[in-house]
Amino acid sequence: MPKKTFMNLSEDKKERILNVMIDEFYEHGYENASISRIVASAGIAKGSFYQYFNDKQDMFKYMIDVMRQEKLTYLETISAEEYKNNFFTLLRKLLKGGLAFLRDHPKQAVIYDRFMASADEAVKKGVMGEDINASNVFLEKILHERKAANELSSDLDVRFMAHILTSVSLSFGEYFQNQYDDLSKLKDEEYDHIVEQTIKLFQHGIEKR
Amino acid sequence: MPKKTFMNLSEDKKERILNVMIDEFYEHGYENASISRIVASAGIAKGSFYQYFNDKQDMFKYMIDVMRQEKLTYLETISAEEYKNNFFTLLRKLLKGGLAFLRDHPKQAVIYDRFMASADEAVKKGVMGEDINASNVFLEKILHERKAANELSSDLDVRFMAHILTSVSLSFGEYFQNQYDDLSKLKDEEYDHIVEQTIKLFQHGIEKR
DNA sequence: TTATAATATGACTATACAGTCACATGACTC
DNA sequence: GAGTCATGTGACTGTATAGTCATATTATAA
Repeated sequence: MPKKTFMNLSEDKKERILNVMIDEFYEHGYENASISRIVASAGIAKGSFYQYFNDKQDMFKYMIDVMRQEKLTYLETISAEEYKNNFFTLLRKLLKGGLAFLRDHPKQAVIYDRFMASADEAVKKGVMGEDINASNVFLEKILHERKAANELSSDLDVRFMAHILTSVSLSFGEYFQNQYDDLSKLKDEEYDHIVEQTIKLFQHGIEKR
Repeated sequence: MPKKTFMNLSEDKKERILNVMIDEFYEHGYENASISRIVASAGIAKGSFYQYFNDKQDMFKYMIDVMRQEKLTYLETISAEEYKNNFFTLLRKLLKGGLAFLRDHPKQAVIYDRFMASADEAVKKGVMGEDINASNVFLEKILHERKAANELSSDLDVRFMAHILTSVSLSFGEYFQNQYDDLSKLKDEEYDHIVEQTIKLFQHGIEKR
């Protein structure tokens, strides 16, 4: 985690540095992000950087932590009760929240998706800590419950399906980025369309009924 | 593409070098793979490497080309006729072929999946050339045909679903690698199980019927 | 055997980077 | 203003890397 010195900085300065970090990771990915470039872009001295963070991983972890906190605000309207009865209602809310976050914070979302898809397992563990599999564990739990409640197919492989759901949601960033230039200008309907296509896939498949 | 000098090498030597490359890319990913380490591991001089390849991308492209040719042999039993009538039969064959390749060539498969999931768009274009979207284009075509033939849901977003299918198949490597230690020792039934789970998802969804 | 072409070599150059440290500047306190 | 603590600085060190090149070795052929 960042050092006290960084935490004492003005919000302005913290945010300026954070934005440079986001641009750097977005542009070059985790592995190729360069501290030298970051300090140059942010207009701070190399030495200052090391007063703020221990190293690249430390800085990345900070960025991810900020992002996760922000993302939570997109999901927190989901109450525990809602999914007790309907898996697909929950899934819809999760997907909508995820896509709203993607619309508002496309760079962070893409950075995260790429990091999860590619990075070295050890690095991932270092950055994400216990949370590497938080998404999977959560989904597995829900899938298990709803399967037991007879809402989901009785021969469903819960672990595998949790993996698929995670993969699919991690792939949205890349999909939208390849299809459209400016994600922030996309209309809600376009996001909703993708949500509904996804829900339909998981609920009924794609075969004509 | 590799230089003539490399092509003139004995099969033995070519394969030895190829295997070192595979290990290096598997271990460190595309971005962090080091030519210096490769030549050291392969027991060849730095200068020799540059008699064989132009640079890292050139070498990687060669590795991918060899892999794709090998992978084709896993898919070529799929005749054009078979999928004319049934999308899910085709999908099953594609998935089975893909997983058989994963079982026999786990490192290459994982290298490929990670590269596709993460690498810089420009690098991907350089390495894959016209084939970046070959999988997507092929799937889109089939999905479109089978939708027109009334086999698939009439409101299916063909482009999006092609993306999902690609993402899902690219995620198998990571899934098996996280679940099991030695992919080569997995039984056919375990692969078949995943294939059937996937088919069922796409055909009917996961909701209890 | 000699000449020519192909292949192999590793020391060397240039570059980018992470991380350090002695010192400078500013802020706050008495 | 003197003293103290927090913050800022950038030149410097060490290391890893890509890529080059003059030279050496080996194969081919006449």
